[in-house]
Amino acid sequence: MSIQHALLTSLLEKPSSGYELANRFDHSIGYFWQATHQQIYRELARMADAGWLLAEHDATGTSRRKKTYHVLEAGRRELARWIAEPGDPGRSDQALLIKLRAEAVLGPLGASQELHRLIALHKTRLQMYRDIEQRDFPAADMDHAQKLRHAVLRMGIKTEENWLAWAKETLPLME
Amino acid sequence: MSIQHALLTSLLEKPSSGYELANRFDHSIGYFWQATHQQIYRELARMADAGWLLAEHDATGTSRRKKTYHVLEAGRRELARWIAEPGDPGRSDQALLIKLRAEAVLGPLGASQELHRLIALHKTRLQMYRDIEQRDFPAADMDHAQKLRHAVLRMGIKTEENWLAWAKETLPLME
DNA sequence: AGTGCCATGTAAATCGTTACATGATTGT
DNA sequence: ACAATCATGTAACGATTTACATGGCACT
Repeated sequence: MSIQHALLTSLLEKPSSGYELANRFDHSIGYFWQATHQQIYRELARMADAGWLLAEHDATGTSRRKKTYHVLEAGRRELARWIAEPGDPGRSDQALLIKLRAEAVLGPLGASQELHRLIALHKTRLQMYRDIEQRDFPAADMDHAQKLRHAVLRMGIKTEENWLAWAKETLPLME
Repeated sequence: MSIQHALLTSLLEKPSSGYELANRFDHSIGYFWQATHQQIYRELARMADAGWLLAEHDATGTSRRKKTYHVLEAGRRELARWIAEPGDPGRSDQALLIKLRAEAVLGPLGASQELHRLIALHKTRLQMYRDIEQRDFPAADMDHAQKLRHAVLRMGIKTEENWLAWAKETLPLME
């Protein structure tokens, strides 16, 4: 849904062609988001239609295949709007990472509120997992099957703890 | 792709209707996988067609709406086959969790190999992130924008470290 | 009689994946 | 001349999401 915003951020960092973005997505942002080149070309075309991007045709000699996309003011506004927007739970963790990168280029625009919101959400979820752990997984007397199910829950707990530890580290960076 | 195997596992734990599964997916497995009821109904119908499931029509009085699905031998075989299968990178972390739950019901069928494979994969990825950190993010002299980009990378690093810590905890459970 | 939850489904629109296709540029 | 890589796109298919639709059952 917000592959567009990831692309906008990437283009703000450096104006590029679709091909370059497809390769760039193997680095940095691409560690969290993967996108095929068709997805990228489609979204670039749409954003150009919407007036968020300008396609600069590199007319080198006879051919003018390569297009370098630049973010226009409307694109900047859209990205700024999105940063402040709550974002749906489930994908908002990944979205926050893009929001941080976007703020690195655009300056502070409300991502810290998103961070606070997500901290509350993850604290609630962690507490819920811990309650389940206490209820369903006594320290002793677990058979093998139960230990396996416990391991699955442990992953959930550790993931939440880890996320919160990262948030604590990251919070001071955002005013 | 393997919403089917998540459903098979859930149905082995307890034969259920589509509606019950849709709600159950808000608990346990549903902490990691979310699926809409249409997805669930579609896959249940397919798996029943394929002979993996039997739909028991609860004919209470005049109406026979509710169907309780039971896993058939072919379904058990398919799940066993899938547990041993490598699984595509990207979704294989989540898949492993389902494989653990599946083995809790079916007994050991090769998930430990998957765990070893993923440990190697995560170690490689962690090393790559750490290399990037050393190359691009010196301990001192970072401006605000760079600190934000560093925070994004830190999330990647911490996620890998956390995953590996979990794997170390979990390894002894699997022969 | 009405509200809310149980229970299943169809249909349309959008998104994502895979395959196919084309041609330019760069280096050997 | 040839291969590799740069660069963009169309088409088909399948999956997912969202909206719509239906009706039973339980409780008050």
